[in-house]
Amino acid sequence: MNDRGGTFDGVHRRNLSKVLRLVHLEGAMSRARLTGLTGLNRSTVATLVAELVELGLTVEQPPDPTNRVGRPSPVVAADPHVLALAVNPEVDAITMAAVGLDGRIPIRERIEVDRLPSPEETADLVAATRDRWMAGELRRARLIGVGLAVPGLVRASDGLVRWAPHLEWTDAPLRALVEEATGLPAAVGNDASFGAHAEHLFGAGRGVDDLVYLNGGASGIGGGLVVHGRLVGGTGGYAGEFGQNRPGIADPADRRADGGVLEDEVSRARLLEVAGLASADEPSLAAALAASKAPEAAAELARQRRILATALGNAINVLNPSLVVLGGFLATVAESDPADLEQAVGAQTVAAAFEEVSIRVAALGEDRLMIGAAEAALSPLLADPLSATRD
Amino acid sequence: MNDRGGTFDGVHRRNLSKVLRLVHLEGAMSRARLTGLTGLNRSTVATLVAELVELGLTVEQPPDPTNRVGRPSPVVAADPHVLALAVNPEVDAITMAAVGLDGRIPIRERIEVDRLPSPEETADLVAATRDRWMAGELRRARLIGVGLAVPGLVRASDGLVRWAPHLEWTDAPLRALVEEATGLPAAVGNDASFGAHAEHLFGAGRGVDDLVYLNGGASGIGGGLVVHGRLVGGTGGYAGEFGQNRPGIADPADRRADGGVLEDEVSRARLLEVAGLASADEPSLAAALAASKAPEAAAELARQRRILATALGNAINVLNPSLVVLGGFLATVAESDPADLEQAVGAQTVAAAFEEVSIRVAALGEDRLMIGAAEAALSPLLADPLSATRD
DNA sequence: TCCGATATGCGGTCAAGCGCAACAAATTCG
DNA sequence: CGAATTTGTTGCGCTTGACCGCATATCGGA
Repeated sequence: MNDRGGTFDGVHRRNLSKVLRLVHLEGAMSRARLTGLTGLNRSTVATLVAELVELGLTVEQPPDPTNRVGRPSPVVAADPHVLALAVNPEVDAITMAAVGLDGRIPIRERIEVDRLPSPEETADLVAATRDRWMAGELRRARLIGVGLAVPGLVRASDGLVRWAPHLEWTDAPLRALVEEATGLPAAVGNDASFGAHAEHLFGAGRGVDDLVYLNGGASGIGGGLVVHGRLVGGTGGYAGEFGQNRPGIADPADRRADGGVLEDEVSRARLLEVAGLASADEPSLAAALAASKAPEAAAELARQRRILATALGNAINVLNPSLVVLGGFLATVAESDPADLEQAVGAQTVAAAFEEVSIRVAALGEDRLMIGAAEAALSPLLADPLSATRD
Repeated sequence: MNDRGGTFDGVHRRNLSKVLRLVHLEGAMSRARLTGLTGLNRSTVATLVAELVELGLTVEQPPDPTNRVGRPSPVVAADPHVLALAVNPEVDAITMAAVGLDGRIPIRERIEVDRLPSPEETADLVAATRDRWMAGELRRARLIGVGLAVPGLVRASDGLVRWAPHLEWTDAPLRALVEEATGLPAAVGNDASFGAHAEHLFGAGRGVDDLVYLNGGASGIGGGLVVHGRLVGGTGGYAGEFGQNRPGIADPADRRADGGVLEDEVSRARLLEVAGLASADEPSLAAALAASKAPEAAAELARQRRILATALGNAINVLNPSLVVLGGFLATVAESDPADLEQAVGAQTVAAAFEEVSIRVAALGEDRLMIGAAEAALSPLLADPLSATRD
């Protein structure tokens, strides 16, 4: 209840946040447009923008030469020198990027590792890379924080990685380790949740307030939800574990794993197998499956579509989203026959809910996790720009 | 974006709302406690309370003789004369009640009908009952609106009942009909969603921000979700249709309906059958099942527990709630062996999510729907008390 | 029974934020 | 080149809540 929303100070902070969020999410825009979107007075917006410039969070640029009547309005943009680090530790490599408040990614690096990285090594690597970048490409940068997208269960309250099976981490205090090593505030979260957030803000789910996101990776199926325009964390932050669900399987012949969960039945490994590949990136797998003449390939895709349809149907009945976004190999499964998938989903959902939902493929590519992780790191700044008093 | 939160007027309105909501939800409390809970200044709270009294929404009472040091603080309470009508049309009867802003229910009536009521008849009956009550028991009352809990799919945007199978209503413009007949603003919603809201605000889910509610009725299973402390509606308002989900059924022998949905497998009718009853209210059914020596009764309960456990597991994995509330005959199923149900849920959920969830039985009785419907009718007033300018 | 401690209410003063209105500036159109 | 249009800028007034000092009410202990 103590959200300070009632105080005057609160009003000002909220308005600053509103303006900064707009230029962050919608990109550079004129001051006039800001007045329109915020509903605030021209003079108020002028004050707010001036304060944000003073804080070093936005920059004002000369007006765009739009051929319209009237005095041109200066363009307000997020300061590209304000950056967050994004990190995604995986089995074979640690991917890092710097993501600007303007949404651009000036630098990005995939650091291969020859054995599973430990949480401590990860933290040290982040710090080392930060130092290297700050001495070089990011000389003029101002780092706000670090966001880490981890393939596993992360406790939201303290950034403890409860369990990351593929990295073989258990109860790793990643947030504390990274904050210790870098001196920057860190945000740790589940990779799929961050992906969902990124798709919601910048991808296929832009402007959609209720969506379900499912991502198929090499190691399983993760996901995230957006309800009322907000990413759902749940009590602990573990929400979105669609892969561990048990959807109904109408035809017993479709079952592959006894008592198995969704990610045992709908799996990338099975697709690789019928495609006759040992490993492949997503486009090659999709191409191989499309080119395959073998009947097993089509049959396996159809089987996975059927089971996926039930899982999606369950989610749609309960959440009544306006959009379902599929990423990773689930996009491949969906695109193998979109009409069939849609028909199967429709047959298993309440008609009214099905009318309003559309199923789409994720729009952001590899950058999804980087953007989502950076967003988590930037979120305190966006919520309260005054917290970024410059030193 | 135009929530007027940035303006001063907005602050005042929000603060009024905050205070009114507190006395509505938490009951009467001292002005001193209000200052503490809102975080506002004493003088501010004094102004706000005075304004609410002026608006006729709250009353100030002499201080409670609490045996505490210091000057006693006047007690602020919701005005019991401010009321909302709650209506629940069902196959055999239409139940109506008047629910006060103070949470009390001064009057309640079950009006039996000998054939299915039409939407028009329902609206007329509401108007007639309102008139009768206003001439009698509710002479001094001030009615704010009508809330209707309908057993079916309701489009939130315009209160259109898309489909209420048991009432045999299709695309009934109930909100418009009731507003026309009564001249009062009406709120229409799904009965289970309203039940979920009521349990969240006043029942087993008090103070819990993330919960899942499932209710088992004679005609099926409905539910509702609360995420981030808010009832989830989804895009159209159809969220919560757990009964139409297809949970995995590990043992094919457990399946009763081919390609059936949850409410075909877990159903009150099957319980009545094994209990050897034609019809019964909930306590009698529970008693009959507990007393039954027949092995089929225990077996059927166990079977329904297994399937329910999978459905709950799916919801818990996805939403990571801190509480699952079971109502209606699902409470009977759960209480037939709580430990068994819990164990089965635990076996099908992500460990971290299971740690944080507890499964409880609904706390509110018959009043659940009335309270939930009234809450929906009162919600515009609670959100903006100034909208209730007295005439 | 009285007095100090504690807790709260009340009124006045002050600073801050925002809306408003008037004016100034920049651009397009005829 | 002037009218029309749109927007930035400036100063003013209103509203609001924080802060301060004082009054008031109750309790506990001397």
